[in-house]
Amino acid sequence: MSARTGPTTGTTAGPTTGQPLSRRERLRAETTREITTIAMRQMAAEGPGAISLRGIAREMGMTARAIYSYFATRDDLVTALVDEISASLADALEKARDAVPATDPAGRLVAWGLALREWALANPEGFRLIYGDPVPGYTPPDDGPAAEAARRICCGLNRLVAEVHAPNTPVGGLFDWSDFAPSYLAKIQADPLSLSPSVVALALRVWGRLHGLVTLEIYGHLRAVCNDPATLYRAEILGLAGSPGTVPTP
Amino acid sequence: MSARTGPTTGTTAGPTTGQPLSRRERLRAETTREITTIAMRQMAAEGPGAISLRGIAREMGMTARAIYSYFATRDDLVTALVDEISASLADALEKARDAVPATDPAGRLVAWGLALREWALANPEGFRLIYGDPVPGYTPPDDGPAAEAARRICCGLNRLVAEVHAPNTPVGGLFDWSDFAPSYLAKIQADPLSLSPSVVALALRVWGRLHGLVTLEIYGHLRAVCNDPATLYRAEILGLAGSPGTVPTP
DNA sequence: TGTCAAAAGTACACGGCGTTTCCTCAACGC
DNA sequence: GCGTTGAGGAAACGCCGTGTACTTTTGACA
Repeated sequence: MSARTGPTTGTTAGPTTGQPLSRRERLRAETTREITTIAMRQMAAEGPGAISLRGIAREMGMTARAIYSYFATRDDLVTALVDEISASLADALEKARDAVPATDPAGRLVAWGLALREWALANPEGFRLIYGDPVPGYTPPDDGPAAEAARRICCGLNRLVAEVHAPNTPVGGLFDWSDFAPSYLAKIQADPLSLSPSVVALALRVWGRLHGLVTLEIYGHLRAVCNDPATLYRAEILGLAGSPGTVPTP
Repeated sequence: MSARTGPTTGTTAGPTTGQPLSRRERLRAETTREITTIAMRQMAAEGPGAISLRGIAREMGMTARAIYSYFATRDDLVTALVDEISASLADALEKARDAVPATDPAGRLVAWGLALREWALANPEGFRLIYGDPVPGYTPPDDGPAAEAARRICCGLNRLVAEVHAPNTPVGGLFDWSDFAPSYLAKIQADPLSLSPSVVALALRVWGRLHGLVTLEIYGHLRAVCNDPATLYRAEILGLAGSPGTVPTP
């Protein structure tokens, strides 16, 4: 029912047939694009909480009502933004990783980590939208493109860490498969590369390290302290690519 | 001028003399306390963005106007909350640290780190208020009790890291005093313990590691993955207390 | 070219928020 | 006791937001 009466969720393209887009559908896609673009700009300017259908409509020179032809509710719009931004992050990370030949696993991990910070600095509000406080009153769906992107990011890091560190690497603390969430295990074990619990735990710790410095920087807590967060971050990430957790001596 | 005409900022106590509080001032202090308590509860229930004078007044069975006798604007109320929460965190960290004898520097660092996570889990919305997205439309003052608490936290960690690791410990990356913000240096160098740039950089990296895992957990990104974040966190923190960045083998 | 459905405009209901103005009233200090 | 002071209520102002009937325009297609 909703698929017929309600507006589409924006990026779901085209008619049921596989024909090329008609003029109408092209216009629709363009307008949808414009809406999300402006929403991104609003978010970048005043934070995720500032996303509002009325504000977008004002900036587009349209009536608020018009937006409802494209997104049934504000939450649908936010979901579309989260989906797009999440995919953008996952793409950026995979692209950076793949720019380093597979014969250099440590280099791939370093590239992945550096790309995380660079993406976050280039899209600070996107980073906040994904990892920070959600928009007030918004509850994300627990599946959909955003969840898929989160899976790509998580599993991607798992593989990188697994390739850098030998299986059964001691990582401090004893971990068992039962330490992880079942739904996560299902995704992990679909991965062709066999992972050990220790490596998965290490990957989470690596994620935490990178996420911590990036978060501190994005939220401005490093700015008051450190002139050059990049050097700090690089020191941390180079430590990760060596033996597990070890900081190489200069 | 404002000190006479405007309402007080809440916790500034008493008359100019040192006399015991009068009945009026006692009632005032109690009401102020009730306001901040309810604000905390509101924040805990629906996030920092949900703090509203009207909501507090509703819950207190008063009109919105009454609040203005205690806090001139909503931002003043938020500032009072941030100040209180920041001090609470700094207190908790120092208390945990001091519960371990000074002869065990590594143990003190571990206690500090564990206390950080425990405080955050006990006060998740307080953690968000300090380290996450600020309340929409709120800009914190760059001095005051909150800044002082931030200084206590940062410098406290510096000292702990310095005590655990020998001076001039290689930490990966070459750091110089010029890599840090001048205002931060002024505070650091007032510290009796002499610190090296490398140690300060290492302390920031340690902060990032702890902050990363805690943030991921508080914002729910670890929950979908890991059954037992405590074990993960403990593994990370025990690694910190050993040689710099090294993960001890089990 | 005419019919139909989608898109967009108009107007509005409903609620929230911070803040202010005016006024009442009880408590305090003398 | 009594003027003064501060706490607090009532109501309003102005702004913002989401979402909803109803109506007009406009593109698609026969």
